[in-house]
Amino acid sequence: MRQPPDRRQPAARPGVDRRNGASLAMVAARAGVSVATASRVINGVANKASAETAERVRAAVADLGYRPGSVGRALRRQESRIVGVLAANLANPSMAAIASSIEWSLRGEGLVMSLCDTHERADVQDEYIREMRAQLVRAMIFVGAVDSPALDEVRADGDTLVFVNRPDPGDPTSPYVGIDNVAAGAEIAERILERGVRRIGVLHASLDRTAGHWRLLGLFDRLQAAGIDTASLPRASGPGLDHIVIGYQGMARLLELPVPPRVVVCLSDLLAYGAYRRAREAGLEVPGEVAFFGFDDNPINPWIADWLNSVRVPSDHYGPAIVALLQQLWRGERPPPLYLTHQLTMRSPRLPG
Amino acid sequence: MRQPPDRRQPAARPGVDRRNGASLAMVAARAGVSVATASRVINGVANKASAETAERVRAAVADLGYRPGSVGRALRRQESRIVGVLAANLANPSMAAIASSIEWSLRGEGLVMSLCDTHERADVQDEYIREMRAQLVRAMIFVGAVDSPALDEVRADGDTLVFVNRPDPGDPTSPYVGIDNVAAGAEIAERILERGVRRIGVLHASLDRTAGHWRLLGLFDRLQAAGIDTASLPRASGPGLDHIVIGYQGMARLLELPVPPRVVVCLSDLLAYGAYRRAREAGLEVPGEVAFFGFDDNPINPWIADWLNSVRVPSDHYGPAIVALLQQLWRGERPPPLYLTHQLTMRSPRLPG
DNA sequence: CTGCCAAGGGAAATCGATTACCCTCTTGCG
DNA sequence: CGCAAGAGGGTAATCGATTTCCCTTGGCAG
Repeated sequence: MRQPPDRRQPAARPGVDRRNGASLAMVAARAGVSVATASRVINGVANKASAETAERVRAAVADLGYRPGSVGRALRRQESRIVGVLAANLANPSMAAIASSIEWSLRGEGLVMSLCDTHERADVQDEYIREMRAQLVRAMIFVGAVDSPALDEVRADGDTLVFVNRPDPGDPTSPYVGIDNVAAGAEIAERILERGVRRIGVLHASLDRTAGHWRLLGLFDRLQAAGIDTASLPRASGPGLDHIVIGYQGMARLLELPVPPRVVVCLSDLLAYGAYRRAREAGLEVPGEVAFFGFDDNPINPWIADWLNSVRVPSDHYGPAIVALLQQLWRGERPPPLYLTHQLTMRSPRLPG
Repeated sequence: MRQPPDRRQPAARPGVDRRNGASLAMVAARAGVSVATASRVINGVANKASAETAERVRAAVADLGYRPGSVGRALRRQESRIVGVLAANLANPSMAAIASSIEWSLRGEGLVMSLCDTHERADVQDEYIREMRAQLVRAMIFVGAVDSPALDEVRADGDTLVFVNRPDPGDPTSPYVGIDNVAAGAEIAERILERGVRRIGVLHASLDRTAGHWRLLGLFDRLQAAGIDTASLPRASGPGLDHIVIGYQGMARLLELPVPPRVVVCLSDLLAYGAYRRAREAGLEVPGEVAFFGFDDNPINPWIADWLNSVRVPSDHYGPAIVALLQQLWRGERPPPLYLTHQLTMRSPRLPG
């Protein structure tokens, strides 16, 4: 970590001249005990040191400002204190917020987060999975996983995996934390139906195994139950990861229809932002002439996007929920999917149409 | 990493029964060479293996799907492939975007990001600094550092440190990457002055050694040069980290003044969002009756906040710039501050007042 | 023919912490 | 009194990869 790497001259005596603070050997030497005893005191192994010895070791630790090196420990235990978090798209503020929540909760457990952005690409995800494995991570958390060979490997090997917001594409029974996307979609349908609106449109990005897929399922199921032919509802989408642009372009297509929708359900807030812009450019009043529904409920919505009805994803609850799930997994349990409570905030309760 | 930790029964033969894929010993055995030779082939040490031997080793690597374990390597080299990124506040989308850019660039170098959120707290930052050190990180990148004892230690020890967007609070000559906040502040002043506006207000969060401090400096310097008494300009601030709320409350106070400002300079976009909301609640037209300036230029601004003039911080350029700086530092150079180009986007060119 | 150097490659030390195994005392109990 | 159990603590193996010494062989110049 220092600038002149200079590894030519290893330290003669144990730990002396170490760059990285004190080593266990130094602590042991200072306390006049063996490294074994020092290690046991530090790790609180009972019946292995007299009160007086333990005190000497603790004093040495304090004097030297010793902190156990994570690397040596990880090598011996074949397990580090790192938890890998693989997010599909950090540019999405919703995923960033979840990552932040995870980080904070892991810290409370003495764990460290290593954060990766897979950009929704299987090859990148695989590269990261292998690297996390090489780091002997204690668990891997996928905030939006994609199907990939290495994912199959680690699943088969019994590694501790948690899938957030998007179920394991390869095994629906894998541990899951997130909102109930199907129920949330149905809830939007409910709000629309009870207001009698029928000119409904949908905007989405890729639906391939994403949360959007389930959101749409819930929405359509409920609409269909009310006698609406969902197959004929106008929909628009687009390629890429930039939801805002997809929303803008998709809305443009919806507006070209002979009978444009009056209520547009966007499967993410970002899509709604882009769509909003397009609607305004078309001279439409929002939410007077066209209203929007979104998902995630970005915290800025109440401040500068009060036209957007959105399903609040409780980012802050993800970290604690995931940590709780991890602990169950480490105890050997096989916990059921953990659904966090979402809430649909109606900022424009009166819908046009 | 697996569920039954079960370390009681160590593998009898080297690497057999390993949970984590192949080890170097297995590769060496399969290729019929020593681990030393295998290691040298894998690391491309010249003149240490015949072409034929090298080929056998590479074949064994491919057969076994071997990947070097990062932990063993880190222990031996006293340096891991991890780079610690300590961000002051991940809830700020601007910092999250920078972290994302850093992550992507580090990946290009075969490095891994470990991301921490210090919440602007010295004690949390210290805890993370020590943990990163225990991980033998190759460098630490501070996206908004606060003054703290452990920071002084690592600086004194010559660890590789990079300060992003906020200079090292303890040593202004430490490596820096970010926009020129002073110049950006001055640029806003320039735009305001050339339109003849004099009823100027300022909203900011804590200024203590933050980027805001320098932004304000540049703004005031330029205003003062134009004969404006900056000391008497209305300003508002508030405690905490939630810039939106601070902006909302601060704007409330500005609007209570006998002569409320017509142009409000917010030292971050989030402050402007909160202030916008308050202005609208007061029945003011934005930007007709009161206009706003912000910093960071959140990517959503052009879509749903077209009333906001903002200084674009080129998040995407941070990663490459930081990696370039790191490489200079690792070569032993002492690079000067690296200023990224910012750009003030005027979305409401006509200012009220 | 001798000495030297380079190429090729192996044995073993090393990084730091954990832990199995062993040894030595006490102490308590039959 | 004898002996088992447990407290207290040291020695050394171990995790996986890197790297320092070595050793051997050939080739080539002197």
